[in-house]
Amino acid sequence: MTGDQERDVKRIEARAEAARTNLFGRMAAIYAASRKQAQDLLQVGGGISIVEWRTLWDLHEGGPMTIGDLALTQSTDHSQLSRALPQMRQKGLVSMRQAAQDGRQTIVSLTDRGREAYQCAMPIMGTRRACLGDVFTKAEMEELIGFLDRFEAFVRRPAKDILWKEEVE
Amino acid sequence: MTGDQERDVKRIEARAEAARTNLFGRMAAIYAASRKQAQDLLQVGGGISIVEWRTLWDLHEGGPMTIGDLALTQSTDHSQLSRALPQMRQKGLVSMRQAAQDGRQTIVSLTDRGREAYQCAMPIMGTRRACLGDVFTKAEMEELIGFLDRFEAFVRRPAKDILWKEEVE
DNA sequence: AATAAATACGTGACAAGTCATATATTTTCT
DNA sequence: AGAAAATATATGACTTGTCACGTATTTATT
Repeated sequence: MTGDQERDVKRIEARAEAARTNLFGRMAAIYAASRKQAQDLLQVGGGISIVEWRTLWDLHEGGPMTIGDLALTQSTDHSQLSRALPQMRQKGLVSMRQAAQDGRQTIVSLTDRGREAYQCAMPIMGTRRACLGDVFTKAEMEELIGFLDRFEAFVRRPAKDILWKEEVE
Repeated sequence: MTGDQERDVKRIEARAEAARTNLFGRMAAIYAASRKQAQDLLQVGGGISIVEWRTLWDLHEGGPMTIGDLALTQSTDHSQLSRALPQMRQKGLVSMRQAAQDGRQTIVSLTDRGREAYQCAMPIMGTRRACLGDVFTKAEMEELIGFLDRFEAFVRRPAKDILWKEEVE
Protein backbone atom coordinates (compact mmCIF):
# COMPACT_ATOMS: atom_id res chain seq x y z
CA MET A 1 0.00 0.00 0.00
CA THR A 2 2.69 2.46 1.00
CA GLY A 3 4.87 1.31 -1.89
CA ASP A 4 2.14 2.33 -4.28
CA GLN A 5 2.16 5.81 -2.81
CA GLU A 6 5.87 6.37 -3.35
CA ARG A 7 7.25 8.62 -6.04
CA ASP A 8 9.58 6.52 -8.17
CA VAL A 9 11.93 8.81 -10.09
CA LYS A 10 13.24 6.09 -12.42
CA ARG A 11 9.73 5.05 -13.33
CA ILE A 12 8.70 8.65 -13.93
CA GLU A 13 11.71 9.23 -16.16
CA ALA A 14 10.84 6.12 -18.11
CA ARG A 15 7.34 7.46 -18.57
CA ALA A 16 8.65 10.81 -19.81
CA GLU A 17 10.91 9.00 -22.26
CA ALA A 18 7.99 6.96 -23.56
CA ALA A 19 6.01 10.15 -24.07
CA ARG A 20 8.73 11.39 -26.39
CA THR A 21 7.67 8.92 -29.08
CA ASN A 22 3.96 9.69 -28.77
CA LEU A 23 3.17 11.66 -31.88
CA PHE A 24 -0.07 13.12 -30.55
CA GLY A 25 1.51 14.46 -27.39
CA ARG A 26 4.51 15.77 -29.27
CA MET A 27 2.32 17.71 -31.69
CA ALA A 28 0.67 19.55 -28.82
CA ALA A 29 3.94 20.66 -27.24
CA ILE A 30 5.62 21.47 -30.54
CA TYR A 31 2.78 23.53 -31.88
CA ALA A 32 2.53 25.42 -28.60
CA ALA A 33 6.23 26.26 -28.82
CA SER A 34 5.90 27.23 -32.46
CA ARG A 35 3.02 29.53 -31.67
CA LYS A 36 4.87 31.19 -28.83
CA GLN A 37 7.91 31.76 -31.03
CA ALA A 38 5.71 33.35 -33.68
CA GLN A 39 4.06 35.56 -31.08
CA ASP A 40 7.44 36.69 -29.78
CA LEU A 41 8.69 37.45 -33.28
CA LEU A 42 5.53 39.34 -34.19
CA GLN A 43 5.89 41.39 -31.04
CA VAL A 44 9.05 42.71 -32.67
CA GLY A 45 7.46 42.86 -36.11
CA GLY A 46 4.85 45.45 -35.31
CA GLY A 47 3.01 43.96 -32.36
CA ILE A 48 0.41 42.10 -34.39
CA SER A 49 -1.22 38.78 -33.54
CA ILE A 50 -0.74 35.52 -35.38
CA VAL A 51 -4.19 35.70 -36.93
CA GLU A 52 -3.48 39.24 -38.08
CA TRP A 53 -0.14 38.23 -39.58
CA ARG A 54 -1.67 35.33 -41.51
CA THR A 55 -4.37 37.61 -42.82
CA LEU A 56 -1.97 40.34 -43.93
CA TRP A 57 0.19 37.73 -45.61
CA ASP A 58 -2.68 36.01 -47.41
CA LEU A 59 -4.14 39.28 -48.62
CA HIS A 60 -0.74 40.43 -49.80
CA GLU A 61 -0.09 37.24 -51.74
CA GLY A 62 -3.61 36.37 -52.79
CA GLY A 63 -5.14 39.80 -53.27
CA PRO A 64 -8.64 40.75 -52.11
CA MET A 65 -10.67 37.77 -50.97
CA THR A 66 -13.71 36.83 -48.96
CA ILE A 67 -13.69 35.79 -45.32
CA GLY A 68 -14.38 32.27 -46.46
CA ASP A 69 -11.35 32.37 -48.76
CA LEU A 70 -9.19 33.47 -45.85
CA ALA A 71 -10.54 30.73 -43.62
CA LEU A 72 -9.91 28.12 -46.30
CA THR A 73 -6.41 29.36 -47.04
CA GLN A 74 -5.55 29.37 -43.36
CA SER A 75 -7.32 26.07 -42.68
CA THR A 76 -9.03 27.69 -39.76
CA ASP A 77 -12.56 28.36 -38.61
CA HIS A 78 -14.13 31.46 -40.09
CA SER A 79 -15.13 32.58 -36.60
CA GLN A 80 -11.55 33.43 -35.87
CA LEU A 81 -11.55 35.83 -38.79
CA SER A 82 -14.98 37.18 -37.97
CA ARG A 83 -13.51 38.32 -34.69
CA ALA A 84 -10.12 39.54 -35.89
CA LEU A 85 -11.20 41.47 -38.99
CA PRO A 86 -13.27 44.22 -37.36
CA GLN A 87 -10.29 45.04 -35.15
CA MET A 88 -7.98 45.06 -38.15
CA ARG A 89 -10.34 47.40 -39.94
CA GLN A 90 -10.38 49.66 -36.91
CA LYS A 91 -6.58 49.75 -36.99
CA GLY A 92 -6.84 50.67 -40.65
CA LEU A 93 -5.07 47.51 -41.87
CA VAL A 94 -7.87 46.21 -44.07
CA SER A 95 -11.03 47.42 -45.70
CA MET A 96 -14.18 45.36 -45.98
CA ARG A 97 -17.13 45.66 -48.30
CA GLN A 98 -20.10 43.54 -49.23
CA ALA A 99 -19.53 41.59 -52.42
CA ALA A 100 -21.51 42.90 -55.37
CA GLN A 101 -22.29 39.51 -56.90
CA ASP A 102 -23.17 37.84 -53.61
CA GLY A 103 -24.46 39.94 -50.75
CA ARG A 104 -23.60 37.26 -48.20
CA GLN A 105 -19.90 37.59 -48.82
CA THR A 106 -17.53 40.18 -47.42
CA ILE A 107 -14.55 41.11 -49.56
CA VAL A 108 -11.47 41.97 -47.53
CA SER A 109 -8.67 44.06 -49.01
CA LEU A 110 -5.33 45.29 -47.77
CA THR A 111 -5.08 49.04 -47.20
CA ASP A 112 -1.89 51.05 -47.59
CA ARG A 113 -1.43 50.90 -43.86
CA GLY A 114 -1.98 47.15 -44.01
CA ARG A 115 0.72 46.87 -46.64
CA GLU A 116 3.04 48.81 -44.34
CA ALA A 117 2.26 46.45 -41.48
CA TYR A 118 2.99 43.52 -43.77
CA GLN A 119 6.31 45.06 -44.82
CA CYS A 120 7.17 45.52 -41.17
CA ALA A 121 6.50 41.93 -40.13
CA MET A 122 7.55 40.20 -43.34
CA PRO A 123 11.36 40.46 -42.93
CA ILE A 124 11.14 38.98 -39.47
CA MET A 125 8.87 36.12 -40.42
CA GLY A 126 10.91 35.62 -43.56
CA THR A 127 14.04 35.32 -41.49
CA ARG A 128 12.33 32.66 -39.47
CA ARG A 129 11.51 30.64 -42.56
CA ALA A 130 15.04 31.15 -43.82
CA CYS A 131 16.45 29.83 -40.55
CA LEU A 132 14.19 26.82 -40.80
CA GLY A 133 15.66 26.26 -44.22
CA ASP A 134 19.03 25.83 -42.53
CA VAL A 135 17.62 23.08 -40.33
CA PHE A 136 16.15 20.93 -43.10
CA THR A 137 17.38 20.30 -46.61
CA LYS A 138 14.86 20.79 -49.39
CA ALA A 139 14.47 17.04 -49.74
CA GLU A 140 13.97 16.56 -46.01
CA MET A 141 11.40 19.32 -45.95
CA GLU A 142 9.46 17.66 -48.74
CA GLU A 143 9.60 14.38 -46.92
CA LEU A 144 8.40 16.00 -43.72
CA ILE A 145 5.53 17.73 -45.51
CA GLY A 146 4.62 14.36 -47.02
CA PHE A 147 4.53 12.79 -43.57
CA LEU A 148 2.39 15.63 -42.31
CA ASP A 149 -0.03 15.18 -45.21
CA ARG A 150 -0.51 11.60 -44.13
CA PHE A 151 -0.78 12.48 -40.48
CA GLU A 152 -3.33 15.16 -41.24
CA ALA A 153 -5.41 12.74 -43.29
CA PHE A 154 -5.37 10.45 -40.28
CA VAL A 155 -6.37 13.01 -37.64
CA ARG A 156 -9.16 14.26 -39.89
CA ARG A 157 -10.78 10.85 -39.91
CA PRO A 158 -14.02 10.95 -37.91
CA ALA A 159 -13.75 9.27 -34.52
CA LYS A 160 -16.32 6.69 -35.69
CA ASP A 161 -14.07 5.46 -38.46
CA ILE A 162 -11.29 4.72 -36.05
CA LEU A 163 -13.49 2.84 -33.62
CA TRP A 164 -15.42 0.91 -36.24
CA LYS A 165 -12.32 -0.10 -38.07
CA GLU A 166 -10.98 -1.86 -35.01
CA GLU A 167 -14.28 -3.60 -34.31
CA VAL A 168 -14.25 -5.19 -37.73
CA GLU A 169 -10.76 -6.60 -37.45
CA MET B 1 -7.65 50.70 -58.96
CA THR B 2 -10.68 48.57 -59.60
CA GLY B 3 -8.48 45.68 -60.64
CA ASP B 4 -6.88 45.72 -57.25
CA GLN B 5 -10.27 45.33 -55.65
CA GLU B 6 -11.20 42.24 -57.65
CA ARG B 7 -11.27 38.78 -56.19
CA ASP B 8 -8.97 36.64 -58.33
CA VAL B 9 -9.82 32.98 -57.81
CA LYS B 10 -6.71 31.63 -59.54
CA ARG B 11 -4.48 33.84 -57.44
CA ILE B 12 -6.28 32.81 -54.27
CA GLU B 13 -5.93 29.13 -55.15
CA ALA B 14 -2.22 29.66 -55.77
CA ARG B 15 -1.93 31.26 -52.36
CA ALA B 16 -3.71 28.32 -50.71
CA GLU B 17 -1.38 25.90 -52.48
CA ALA B 18 1.66 27.83 -51.28
CA ALA B 19 0.31 27.66 -47.73
CA ARG B 20 0.35 23.88 -47.95
CA THR B 21 4.13 23.83 -47.78
CA ASN B 22 4.36 26.27 -44.87
CA LEU B 23 5.35 24.10 -41.94
CA PHE B 24 4.27 26.61 -39.31
CA GLY B 25 0.81 27.04 -40.70
CA ARG B 26 0.40 23.32 -41.23
CA MET B 27 1.28 22.56 -37.64
CA ALA B 28 -1.51 24.81 -36.42
CA ALA B 29 -4.18 23.16 -38.52
CA ILE B 30 -2.93 19.63 -37.95
CA TYR B 31 -2.68 19.96 -34.21
CA ALA B 32 -6.15 21.49 -34.07
CA ALA B 33 -7.52 18.53 -35.99
CA SER B 34 -5.61 16.07 -33.81
CA ARG B 35 -6.98 17.68 -30.67
CA LYS B 36 -10.52 17.58 -31.96
CA GLN B 37 -10.19 13.91 -32.87
CA ALA B 38 -8.91 13.15 -29.37
CA GLN B 39 -11.76 15.08 -27.82
CA ASP B 40 -14.29 13.17 -29.90
CA LEU B 41 -12.73 9.84 -28.98
CA LEU B 42 -12.58 10.70 -25.29
CA GLN B 43 -16.22 11.66 -25.42
CA VAL B 44 -16.83 7.99 -26.13
CA GLY B 45 -14.15 6.86 -23.69
CA GLY B 46 -15.77 8.16 -20.54
CA GLY B 47 -16.33 11.82 -21.31
CA ILE B 48 -13.00 13.03 -19.96
CA SER B 49 -10.93 15.92 -21.26
CA ILE B 50 -7.56 15.64 -22.95
CA VAL B 51 -5.74 16.97 -19.91
CA GLU B 52 -7.54 14.43 -17.75
CA TRP B 53 -6.67 11.60 -20.12
CA ARG B 54 -2.98 12.55 -20.19
CA THR B 55 -2.93 12.70 -16.43
CA LEU B 56 -4.64 9.35 -15.93
CA TRP B 57 -2.27 7.78 -18.43
CA ASP B 58 0.87 9.27 -16.91
CA LEU B 59 -0.14 8.29 -13.40
CA HIS B 60 -0.98 4.79 -14.55
CA GLU B 61 2.36 4.32 -16.29
CA GLY B 62 4.58 6.40 -14.06
CA GLY B 63 3.00 5.88 -10.66
CA PRO B 64 2.43 8.64 -8.11
CA MET B 65 4.19 11.86 -9.03
CA THR B 66 4.22 15.56 -8.28
CA ILE B 67 2.40 18.21 -10.29
CA GLY B 68 5.77 19.29 -11.61
CA ASP B 69 6.51 15.74 -12.77
CA LEU B 70 3.21 15.67 -14.62
CA ALA B 71 3.88 19.02 -16.24
CA LEU B 72 7.34 17.89 -17.34
CA THR B 73 6.10 14.56 -18.68
CA GLN B 74 3.34 16.27 -20.62
CA SER B 75 5.58 19.15 -21.72
CA THR B 76 2.91 21.54 -20.59
CA ASP B 77 2.58 24.42 -18.18
CA HIS B 78 1.90 23.46 -14.57
CA SER B 79 -1.03 25.87 -14.49
CA GLN B 80 -3.01 23.55 -16.67
CA LEU B 81 -2.64 20.81 -14.10
CA SER B 82 -3.26 23.16 -11.21
CA ARG B 83 -6.66 23.78 -12.72
CA ALA B 84 -7.53 20.26 -13.80
CA LEU B 85 -6.43 18.32 -10.74
CA PRO B 86 -8.88 19.73 -8.17
CA GLN B 87 -11.72 18.76 -10.50
CA MET B 88 -10.26 15.30 -10.96
CA ARG B 89 -10.01 14.91 -7.21
CA GLN B 90 -13.62 16.00 -6.88
CA LYS B 91 -14.60 13.32 -9.39
CA GLY B 92 -12.64 10.85 -7.29
CA LEU B 93 -10.12 10.08 -10.06
CA VAL B 94 -7.01 11.10 -8.15
CA SER B 95 -5.89 11.78 -4.61
CA MET B 96 -3.48 14.53 -3.65
CA ARG B 97 -1.33 15.01 -0.60
CA GLN B 98 1.52 17.26 0.43
CA ALA B 99 4.91 15.58 -0.02
CA ALA B 100 6.58 14.61 3.24
CA GLN B 101 10.12 15.46 2.16
CA ASP B 102 9.20 18.77 0.48
CA GLY B 103 6.16 20.67 1.62
CA ARG B 104 5.97 22.65 -1.60
CA GLN B 105 5.23 19.59 -3.65
CA THR B 106 1.90 17.87 -4.13
CA ILE B 107 1.95 14.14 -4.77
CA VAL B 108 -0.82 13.00 -7.09
CA SER B 109 -1.95 9.36 -7.13
CA LEU B 110 -4.47 7.39 -9.10
CA THR B 111 -7.49 6.18 -7.12
CA ASP B 112 -9.39 2.99 -7.90
CA ARG B 113 -11.99 5.06 -9.67
CA GLY B 114 -9.19 6.76 -11.59
CA ARG B 115 -7.90 3.37 -12.66
CA GLU B 116 -11.38 2.49 -13.87
CA ALA B 117 -11.56 5.71 -15.87
CA TYR B 118 -8.18 4.87 -17.37
CA GLN B 119 -9.35 1.37 -18.28
CA CYS B 120 -12.40 2.89 -19.93
CA ALA B 121 -10.49 5.35 -22.12
CA MET B 122 -7.39 3.25 -22.76
CA PRO B 123 -8.83 0.83 -25.34
CA ILE B 124 -10.14 3.71 -27.41
CA MET B 125 -6.98 5.73 -27.30
CA GLY B 126 -4.99 2.57 -27.84
CA THR B 127 -7.02 1.83 -30.94
CA ARG B 128 -6.15 5.26 -32.19
CA ARG B 129 -2.45 4.64 -31.76
CA ALA B 130 -2.84 1.24 -33.39
CA CYS B 131 -4.55 2.84 -36.39
CA LEU B 132 -1.74 5.35 -36.66
CA GLY B 133 0.60 2.39 -36.74
CA ASP B 134 -1.14 1.33 -39.94
CA VAL B 135 -0.41 4.69 -41.51
CA PHE B 136 3.34 4.76 -40.83
CA THR B 137 5.83 1.95 -40.78
CA LYS B 138 8.06 1.72 -37.72
CA ALA B 139 10.96 3.16 -39.69
CA GLU B 140 8.86 6.03 -41.02
CA MET B 141 7.61 6.79 -37.55
CA GLU B 142 11.15 6.96 -36.24
CA GLU B 143 12.11 9.24 -39.07
CA LEU B 144 9.12 11.47 -38.42
CA ILE B 145 9.92 11.65 -34.70
CA GLY B 146 13.48 12.59 -35.64
CA PHE B 147 12.21 15.40 -37.86
CA LEU B 148 9.97 16.60 -35.06
CA ASP B 149 12.88 16.58 -32.61
CA ARG B 150 14.72 18.92 -34.94
CA PHE B 151 11.69 21.09 -35.57
CA GLU B 152 11.03 21.34 -31.84
CA ALA B 153 14.63 22.38 -31.19
CA PHE B 154 14.12 25.10 -33.77
CA VAL B 155 10.83 26.49 -32.46
CA ARG B 156 12.22 26.50 -28.92
CA ARG B 157 14.99 28.88 -29.93
CA PRO B 158 14.38 32.30 -28.41
CA ALA B 159 13.16 34.89 -30.90
CA LYS B 160 16.37 36.87 -30.32
CA ASP B 161 18.53 34.03 -31.62
CA ILE B 162 16.66 33.94 -34.87
CA LEU B 163 16.84 37.68 -35.43
CA TRP B 164 20.46 38.07 -34.36
CA LYS B 165 21.59 35.20 -36.46
CA GLU B 166 20.37 36.85 -39.61
CA GLU B 167 21.90 40.21 -38.69
CA VAL B 168 25.33 38.63 -38.43
CA GLU B 169 25.21 36.97 -41.82
C1' DA C 1 20.81 31.83 12.88
C1' DA C 2 19.10 35.19 9.77
C1' DT C 3 18.62 36.62 5.27
C1' DA C 4 18.53 35.89 0.38
C1' DA C 5 17.59 33.11 -3.52
C1' DA C 6 15.34 29.41 -5.65
C1' DT C 7 11.43 26.37 -6.29
C1' DA C 8 6.43 24.53 -6.34
C1' DC C 9 2.15 25.59 -6.97
C1' DG C 10 -2.32 28.67 -7.44
C1' DT C 11 -4.64 32.06 -10.05
C1' DG C 12 -5.94 35.87 -13.23
C1' DA C 13 -5.62 37.44 -17.93
C1' DC C 14 -5.06 36.48 -22.47
C1' DA C 15 -4.48 34.02 -27.49
C1' DA C 16 -5.91 30.62 -30.58
C1' DG C 17 -8.61 27.03 -31.62
C1' DT C 18 -13.25 24.42 -31.70
C1' DC C 19 -18.61 23.98 -32.10
C1' DA C 20 -23.52 25.32 -32.19
C1' DT C 21 -26.77 28.42 -33.32
C1' DA C 22 -28.79 32.62 -35.36
C1' DT C 23 -29.50 35.72 -39.34
C1' DA C 24 -29.23 37.45 -43.92
C1' DT C 25 -28.80 36.36 -48.60
C1' DT C 26 -28.74 33.16 -52.62
C1' DT C 27 -29.94 29.28 -55.05
C1' DT C 28 -32.89 25.53 -56.11
C1' DC C 29 -37.18 23.29 -56.60
C1' DT C 30 -42.02 22.94 -57.46
C1' DA D 1 -43.39 33.33 -58.12
C1' DG D 2 -43.13 31.25 -53.65
C1' DA D 3 -41.25 27.94 -50.58
C1' DA D 4 -37.39 25.24 -49.20
C1' DA D 5 -32.58 24.40 -48.96
C1' DA D 6 -27.99 25.95 -48.99
C1' DT D 7 -24.39 29.29 -47.95
C1' DA D 8 -21.67 33.30 -45.68
C1' DT D 9 -20.93 35.46 -41.76
C1' DA D 10 -21.60 36.87 -36.60
C1' DT D 11 -21.57 35.55 -31.96
C1' DG D 12 -21.62 33.02 -27.45
C1' DA D 13 -19.62 29.21 -24.92
C1' DC D 14 -16.03 26.17 -24.35
C1' DT D 15 -10.97 23.78 -24.29
C1' DT D 16 -6.15 24.03 -24.52
C1' DG D 17 -2.32 26.53 -24.25
C1' DT D 18 0.70 30.65 -22.73
C1' DC D 19 2.68 34.21 -19.22
C1' DA D 20 3.05 37.01 -15.03
C1' DC D 21 2.63 37.45 -10.46
C1' DG D 22 1.74 36.05 -5.62
C1' DT D 23 2.51 32.92 -1.69
C1' DA D 24 4.49 29.19 0.80
C1' DT D 25 8.35 26.37 1.48
C1' DT D 26 13.06 24.91 0.93
C1' DT D 27 17.92 25.67 -0.02
C1' DA D 28 21.95 28.51 -0.09
C1' DT D 29 24.71 32.31 1.71
C1' DT D 30 26.73 35.12 4.89
